[in-house]
Amino acid sequence: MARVRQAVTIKHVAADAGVSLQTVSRVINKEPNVRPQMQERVQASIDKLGYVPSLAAQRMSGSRSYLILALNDRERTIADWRAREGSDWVDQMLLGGMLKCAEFGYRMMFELVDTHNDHVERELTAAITALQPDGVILTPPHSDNPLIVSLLDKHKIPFARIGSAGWAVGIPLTMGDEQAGADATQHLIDLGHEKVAFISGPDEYILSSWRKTGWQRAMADFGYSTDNLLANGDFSFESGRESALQLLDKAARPTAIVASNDQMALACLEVAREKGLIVPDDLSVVSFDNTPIVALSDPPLTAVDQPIAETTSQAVELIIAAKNGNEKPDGPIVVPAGFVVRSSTAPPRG
Amino acid sequence: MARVRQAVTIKHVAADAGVSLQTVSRVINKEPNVRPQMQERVQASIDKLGYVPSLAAQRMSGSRSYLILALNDRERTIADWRAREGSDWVDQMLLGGMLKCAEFGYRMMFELVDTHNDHVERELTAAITALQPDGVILTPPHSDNPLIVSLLDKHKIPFARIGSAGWAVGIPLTMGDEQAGADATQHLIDLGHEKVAFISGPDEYILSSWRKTGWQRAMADFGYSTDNLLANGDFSFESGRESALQLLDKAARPTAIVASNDQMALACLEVAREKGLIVPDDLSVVSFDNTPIVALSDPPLTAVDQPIAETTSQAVELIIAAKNGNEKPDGPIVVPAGFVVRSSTAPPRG
DNA sequence: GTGAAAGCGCTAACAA
DNA sequence: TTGTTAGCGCTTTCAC
Repeated sequence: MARVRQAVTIKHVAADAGVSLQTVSRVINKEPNVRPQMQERVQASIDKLGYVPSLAAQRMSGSRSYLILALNDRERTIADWRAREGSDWVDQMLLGGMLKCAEFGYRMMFELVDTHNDHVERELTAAITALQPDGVILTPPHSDNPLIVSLLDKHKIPFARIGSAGWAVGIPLTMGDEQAGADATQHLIDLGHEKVAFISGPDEYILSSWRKTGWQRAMADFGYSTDNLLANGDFSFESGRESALQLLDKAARPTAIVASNDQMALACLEVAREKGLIVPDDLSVVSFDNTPIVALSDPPLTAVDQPIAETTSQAVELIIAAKNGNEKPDGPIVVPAGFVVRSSTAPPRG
Repeated sequence: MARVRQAVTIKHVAADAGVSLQTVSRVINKEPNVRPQMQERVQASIDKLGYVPSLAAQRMSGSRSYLILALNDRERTIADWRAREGSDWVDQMLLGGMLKCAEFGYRMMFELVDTHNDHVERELTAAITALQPDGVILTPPHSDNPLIVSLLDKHKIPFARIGSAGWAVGIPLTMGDEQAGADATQHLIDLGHEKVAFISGPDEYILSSWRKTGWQRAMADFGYSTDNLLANGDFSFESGRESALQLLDKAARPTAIVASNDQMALACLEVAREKGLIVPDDLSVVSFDNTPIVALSDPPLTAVDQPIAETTSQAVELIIAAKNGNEKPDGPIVVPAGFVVRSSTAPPRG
């Protein structure tokens, strides 16, 4: 396969415009110290010849790569894709990330990295060395993985940490998980519920504890006890089932449940059905995430809506700003979650 | 932001192993004409130093970029992402494409390109010039866009055409749409249906006509007429509603409908409900696509399952083979669709 | 089978 | 403000 070398290079443009390579380079990179007249002449040649700089060459010569790397957990992401359970986390990241990247002439690359594996370091170093990205976006649970975080810091690559509040290095962004947990609980309390149970996510995700704290805070604000109202899940449907069974088998069962993600909320629905409990009359259920499927469950779930696209978009913007030498924000960026009321919540019966 | 130049380069490895750059390069690229003993020595140094070649440098020096570009329709993809209707087409492409790429040391980049716009050419050229991908994967409707196809051909970049049978240039792959259309129809006929209606997709997608042909063939095989049983949709929910209304308002209404995608099938369910028709007793519905949401509809939809991941995976493999100088296959590759029976199909009442 | 030299397309640093 | 020079890290010649 004969490699077709770049058709139009900076040389062609320089020749066409009758200037040096450097001047063309300056125009491409919108550098100052170019007379408007020159800049116009060069731009005209660029347009005429349809010149586009080669990313590889730009990278090689020590400039930027115009690449931002989004890193997700390999195991969970592949499992989600295979299961086809309708999680659109990756899609929303791409939506927010790619569009924002495009605004700045950047591209977004998506990669999967193991969390648990002992060769995270090698794997990540390889990706960074091969790609030389200008920035990296970390998602949970990577965002708080000390190995990954310190590696990125060492490489001096600007990086965003979605779902983290770690302030020492990188740029943390959260979706206001604690407040969202409190809001969900408050919504149920407003409806008249006093026994609001909570199914947590795995400890590996820091946001699991934030969501739980939000629930506890809201309950405490109203003087309601949380005794026997907490079950520990791990985001899987099965753990949601177990948690629901555990909560609903009690003599004084809760009248409402907040589940830390969609699959566990759907599991609650299933268990309720098995037990002959009508949702929302006998049991209200609130879910975290608001992936597409929860609007189609029976009944459709009231849910906390995670602004993934918007958060990713801001992450890109902050990374590029950091790359341009701007200060990073004063504290963690919070992109507040939304709340969508559907039919799975109602006042408690009686 | 100080750029940290590559830590370990080919030079370091060469020095460490006491050989020339050339020999290291040969080892990296698994070229012949290296004594096993040399190769081992060099490999040891590579491992010791944790050397990873820079993609940019490899590309620069005329070798490959190890990048495969997957191109989707911008408008539709963004609309799907925004709508959050649970289509996981992109995810399945990434699943199949990224994993297969990784096997060969390649990476997959995902890009959006306008179909209708008159600057497709400029946009695509820019992407190709900037990225210099070793191959491109086209999806419908790009796969049959003459501008895109000829541009890629001109650039001598190996490219796969998913959902196309165009044999002149590129590597076409289909998911056996005609057969799938026939299978879906046959399933209904086997249940006892004679009046099986069909809602087509837009003409812009060639596979729309294939699916329709499959339906017509199956009906013809049994001597059933298709008169007044065809409605033209455009893959949107709204067009599905209109088509369903048109079909079900007839005096002698069909007892079953095959819809060319999920949204239109869901629309059929909604219209049936409005008309007081019980699915599947009064009306059977089969959907194309089998995205996650159709398992959660009421009732869950019987559906043709598109093997998107597998098709993308094969596309990657064929592109890399082509890049390596292998012949392309004798004819279009067919990755046959599956069929999932759920609760939306049953024998006709009475 | 191995090495030396040239150059890919671009930008940093310096000179004019 | 503009141009010149020297690489970036790698692979391609082409010698040896």
